[in-house]
Amino acid sequence: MTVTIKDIAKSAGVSTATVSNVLTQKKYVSSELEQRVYRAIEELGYRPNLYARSLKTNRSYTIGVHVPDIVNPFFSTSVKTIQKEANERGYQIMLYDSDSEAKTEEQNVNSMLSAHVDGIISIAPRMELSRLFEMVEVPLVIMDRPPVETDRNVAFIYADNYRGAASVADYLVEKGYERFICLAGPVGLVSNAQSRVNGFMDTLARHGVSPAQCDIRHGDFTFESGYELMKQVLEGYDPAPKPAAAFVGSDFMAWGAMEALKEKKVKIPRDMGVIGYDNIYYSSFLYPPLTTVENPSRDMALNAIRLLLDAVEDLRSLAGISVTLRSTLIVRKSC
Amino acid sequence: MTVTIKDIAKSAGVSTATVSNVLTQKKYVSSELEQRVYRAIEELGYRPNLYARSLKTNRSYTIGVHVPDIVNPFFSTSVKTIQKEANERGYQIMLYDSDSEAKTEEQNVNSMLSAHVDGIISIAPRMELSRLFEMVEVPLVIMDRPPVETDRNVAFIYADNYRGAASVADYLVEKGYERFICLAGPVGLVSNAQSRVNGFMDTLARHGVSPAQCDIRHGDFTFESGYELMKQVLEGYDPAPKPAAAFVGSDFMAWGAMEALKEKKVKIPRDMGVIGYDNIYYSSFLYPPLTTVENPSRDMALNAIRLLLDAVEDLRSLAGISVTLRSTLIVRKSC
DNA sequence: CTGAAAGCGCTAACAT
DNA sequence: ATGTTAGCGCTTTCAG
Repeated sequence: MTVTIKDIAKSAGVSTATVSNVLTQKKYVSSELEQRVYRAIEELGYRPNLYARSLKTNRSYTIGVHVPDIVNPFFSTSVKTIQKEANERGYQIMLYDSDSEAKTEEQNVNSMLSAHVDGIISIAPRMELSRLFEMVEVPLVIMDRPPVETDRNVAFIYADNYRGAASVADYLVEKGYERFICLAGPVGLVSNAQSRVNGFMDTLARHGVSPAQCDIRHGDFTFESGYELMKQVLEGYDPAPKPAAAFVGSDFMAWGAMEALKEKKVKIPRDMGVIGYDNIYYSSFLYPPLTTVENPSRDMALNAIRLLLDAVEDLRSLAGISVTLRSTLIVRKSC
Repeated sequence: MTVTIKDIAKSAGVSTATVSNVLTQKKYVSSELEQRVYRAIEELGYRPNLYARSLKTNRSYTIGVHVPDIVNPFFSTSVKTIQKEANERGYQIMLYDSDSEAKTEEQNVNSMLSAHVDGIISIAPRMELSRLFEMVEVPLVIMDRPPVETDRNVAFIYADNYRGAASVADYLVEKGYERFICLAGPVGLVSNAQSRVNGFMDTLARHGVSPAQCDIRHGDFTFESGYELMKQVLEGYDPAPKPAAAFVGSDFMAWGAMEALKEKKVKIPRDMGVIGYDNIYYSSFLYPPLTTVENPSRDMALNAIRLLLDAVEDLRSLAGISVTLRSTLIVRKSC
């Protein structure tokens, strides 16, 4: 049947403690015995039972990762980064996809806790943070959501959406645009969407642009909503005398908006400029290649997992940590 | 500290066995005691320790899922489907991304085994199957790779790439095309790519098309390779007197090819028809919307996880099971 | 129907 | 430096 540490001990002619010691490398073992143990492990095809170890040490070497939607490249890229780094440091990841449902998210947190994960990374959580803090006692990193005050063992990794959007406004004004369209994301739910709108509008205002010069509409970050919103905008649109610039809440939405534009033969950027947000993998493939703002998923994810593992390994506390990364404009052809 | 079954027992005034019995629902317990146990659980905020349970029962209620690249929407869609169904049946998933490296894949399998997963789904494995079978003793489902003979507890879920590609050839001939281009995937590595080429070429031949009428080139399934290959093709291309049709190995490649076409002002489908393969989420958003072949990731994934969990729960053996799903043509605007 | 107790495989005092 | 052993939290015979 399954081969245990006892079998190894017997086969190598040592005690189980010695076997354990060579396995965990925490105590010195003579290389003589070490050799014998390794040979026995090899011969019998021994593989340590992580459950037994976890039961004893109260450490599982697995971390729970939550995403709203793994199909979204922003999230899958993050997960990939996390998974890779975790593996390198000897951890495994348990993946949970909430389908953007706060209720599912809460269930998932419960599952993670039952599984005794050593730590949790929650990406773009929808659920109430206070509730989340209440539930989770292990180290927790929240990614892609604005930091809030708390004395819990929680860190925030965030990209500065406000400034990212502000840089778009700066760029547009500098380029001489005088008419603006803002296709926003779901501002109630996801405050990133709100930050983007705010950064954009505030900065426009600072440049002396009146709110009347900006047509602002709300969608939900999807391709379809970008498409629909732009179709509405186009009903009364005339590129003369000067074209408008559209700042769109996400690259997916921008993509949809571009399709609506193409359908109506409105040339990009000649008749209307388009700028997205996120810089997902596909943005450079669009036609024309999309000018957008980088949402640094890889950087955020790397920060998140490193901080978390450091916390898990008691190298640091997460309390009060809040990393804000810059979100920078990437100029391509669409504006 | 952490609250255990003992605490519950004490608080409810019963034995630990009784608590366990109400938890596992395997033995009858009077509803009187049941109530008391549940109340105690509620009060003390008890959460069963899955490691202790696993150690005892040799069941972990987690399954390992391997993908070559979680960022690829074909794989992330599969993972999402698997995760959802698994959760509903009380299982969690451990995600492993090999970055398309056979070596990493093997390491991952080892990790899964150490973690004592109850079963494994390997999507599009690159590693040698015989080696994989040798390593894995738990139920195993291999998805998106052609079945091989084996008496192991292994099932295959596969989409009929050959017939999918054949239906493309049928469609093209029927539409009156007489010149063909085939931008293939990496045929050595991934035999799906080979099946697609074979299905296409064989069927063309059956329709009396000579190999000389088809310009066949090899890439690697990426956007970039589609772009490059099409650029090469275009060097000597003249749509007159009749346009050619390009069958491209994957939607990503087709996307790249379309960009090359647009750059050279070759109108799709007027000057050249384009057909992809996979029907990833984005294909309908391309311009023009891409005619392609559905690679049924959701169906495959659902089949995979259901079969696997049935096997894990000893409801069936996987040996000899091989499900082949149809891969059907989806006609949009590009051809 | 319920409780006592053994033991899953491992680690970490503690003893030698 | 190595061995002995208790016990992590749970399930599951086996008695009662």
